[in-house]
Amino acid sequence: MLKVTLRDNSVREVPAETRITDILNELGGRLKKEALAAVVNGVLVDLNYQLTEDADLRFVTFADDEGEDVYRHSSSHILAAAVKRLYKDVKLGIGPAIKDGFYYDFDYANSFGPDDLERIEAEMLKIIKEDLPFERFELAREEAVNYFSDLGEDYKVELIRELPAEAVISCYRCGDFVDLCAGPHLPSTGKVKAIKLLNLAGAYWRGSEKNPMLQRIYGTSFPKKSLLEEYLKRVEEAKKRDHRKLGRELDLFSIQDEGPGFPFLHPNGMIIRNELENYWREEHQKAGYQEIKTPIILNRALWEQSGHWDHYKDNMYFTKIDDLDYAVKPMNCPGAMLIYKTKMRSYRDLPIRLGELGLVHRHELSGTLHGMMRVRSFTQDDAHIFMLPSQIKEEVKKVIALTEKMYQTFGFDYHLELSTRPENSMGSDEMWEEATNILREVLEERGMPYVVNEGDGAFYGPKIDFHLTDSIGRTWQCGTVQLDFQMPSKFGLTYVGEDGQKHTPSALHRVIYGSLERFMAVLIEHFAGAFPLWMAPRQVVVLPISEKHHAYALSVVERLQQAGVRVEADLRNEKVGYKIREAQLQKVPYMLVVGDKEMAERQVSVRERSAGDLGSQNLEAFVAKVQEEIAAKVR
RNA sequence: GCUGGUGUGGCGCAGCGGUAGCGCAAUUGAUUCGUAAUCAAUAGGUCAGGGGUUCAAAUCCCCUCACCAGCUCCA
Repeated sequence: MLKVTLRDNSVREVPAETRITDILNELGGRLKKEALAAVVNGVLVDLNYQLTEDADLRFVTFADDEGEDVYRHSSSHILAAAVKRLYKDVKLGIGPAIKDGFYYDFDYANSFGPDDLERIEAEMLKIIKEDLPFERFELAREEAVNYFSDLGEDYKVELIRELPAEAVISCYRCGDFVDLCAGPHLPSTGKVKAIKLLNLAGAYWRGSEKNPMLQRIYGTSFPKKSLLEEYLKRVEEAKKRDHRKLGRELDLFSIQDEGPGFPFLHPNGMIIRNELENYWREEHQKAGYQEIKTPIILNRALWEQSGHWDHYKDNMYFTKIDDLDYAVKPMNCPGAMLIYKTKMRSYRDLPIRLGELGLVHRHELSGTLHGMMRVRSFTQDDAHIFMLPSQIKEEVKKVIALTEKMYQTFGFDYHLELSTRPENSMGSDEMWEEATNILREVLEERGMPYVVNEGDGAFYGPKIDFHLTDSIGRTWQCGTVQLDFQMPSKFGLTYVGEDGQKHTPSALHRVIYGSLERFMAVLIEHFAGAFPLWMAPRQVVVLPISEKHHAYALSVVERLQQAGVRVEADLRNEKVGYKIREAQLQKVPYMLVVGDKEMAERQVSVRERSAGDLGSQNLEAFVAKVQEEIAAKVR
């Protein structure tokens, strides 16, 4: 007999080779209905799994991350089975569960269109109705290779060949469909209650553009129809926050055919941008930074010296001046290096923190452009910190602290990534190792969780990145701290040490917003266009009830303008309801309704965009309140 | 850059072989009104650009450009 310990610590005795489903049947209840898979001694397995030793047993439902994964993974097999039934000569790529759904990659000579998706979805519903069991079986390596080569599944064969020698090669059968798969899976296709194919896209085999492009079909599935509907609704809602849509509606910016990837900032957008810059200058001054500005175009020799010519050429724009080669800067670092070099520096001067709101241009591939999130010209809130090697750690910490402080002002959620040495990079392994270790130590000392992004560092050094999330959950790199042991020596930067000798300083490149354009985009989506008072393009709008209140309305505007508030009166010949609706759609934080009553007592009737009507108050009291809220940057 | 899709007045959409409509916005007039849309009239489009098929093209075909989703790449 085997001892099985359940989650509630109760222990059951069962004969060896008992299937988990049998235990589940005995337990009955809701769990019997909802269990999708199980965790046996820490390993995720099918419900069909047979116990061979004493076990800690935990059931997994859709509410668990593992359960959701199994559910979506099985859904992707249903997708592949349907495609195999409907189309001849399709080769299978991979089909994993992903956040909010699943996909499967196919190699097929003809291309799938939207009509195909409908056909495939219909076939999937059939397969679900057939309630086919998922059956696991294992093959020896050679058998597996033969099996899948006979089927013509070249990609699967490639995968099998690369599995480690000791790996168990498992397959799952679902009706006539067999797939190489580690599992586990749902007991049968009937468990899937709601499924929908979402879209179609190309994807390179194994993520490399050197490989053939497969056709990827995305979908999602849920154990209840209502959950699927909720999900689709959520996606719809999220689309309303899209910065490209809000950018147009709130008249913040535009991108036009005349300059793909080169955004135009409209007056409203410029207000937000300026507020961001003001706040940035304020904080950087407090943190001991000095501000510089370096040219946008610099000559070829400089870019050769910096290594950009060798390592970054494909992303750069070039021009000729008097027959000499020049490049438009893709980064601000060389400029900062040149300013450092303009005079002798003493160890007593270090650290020197040179900040620059620098406009850079990069030739990004056309397919990657995305509103203001991904553009070809953007302003980095850059800074280069030159310091003694002994100051590195402290400076990295300070940068991280400043980043966290500023992000907190906006209330962002973010995650951190540590990026290590890429291919095609400069410097020795020891240098990279040392630099990477310093960054890692800072993260660990601060107890900040992070993921390692292997091989994703800059060509001159490793980096810590701050990633922010957009309205539909995609993440975008914004802040970054990059350690650089290369540029200072390439540019011959020195400082005079205590010993009277020249030494090479260490350098840190860092941005906090990342790019003002991207940061603004994230900001728009984060607040769904309802910016905190301090950033709002129009902070207050005054709404007179009829023409006889216009003069008073204008006097209210004047008073607020004096107080430094961005305010306008809506004098159009419309009802208050109409003006309110308009101001509400424009997400103006405060609306002041003024009529006979307010005019008589120098009051304003305050309406806040989310709280609604707040009643009347003295104009002076309102002015004071608004000033306070702006100064405190209340979210 | 690659794969698939889309491109019709400022915005959101309909029309999908017989030469363009709707709603909102805009303009003008009337209305002078108390917390998310007052009524009426008017104006606005070489249907992304170029080429082709046809008696006839917004509609079918080809090329280019831009955008959207994803892949690759990045702040």
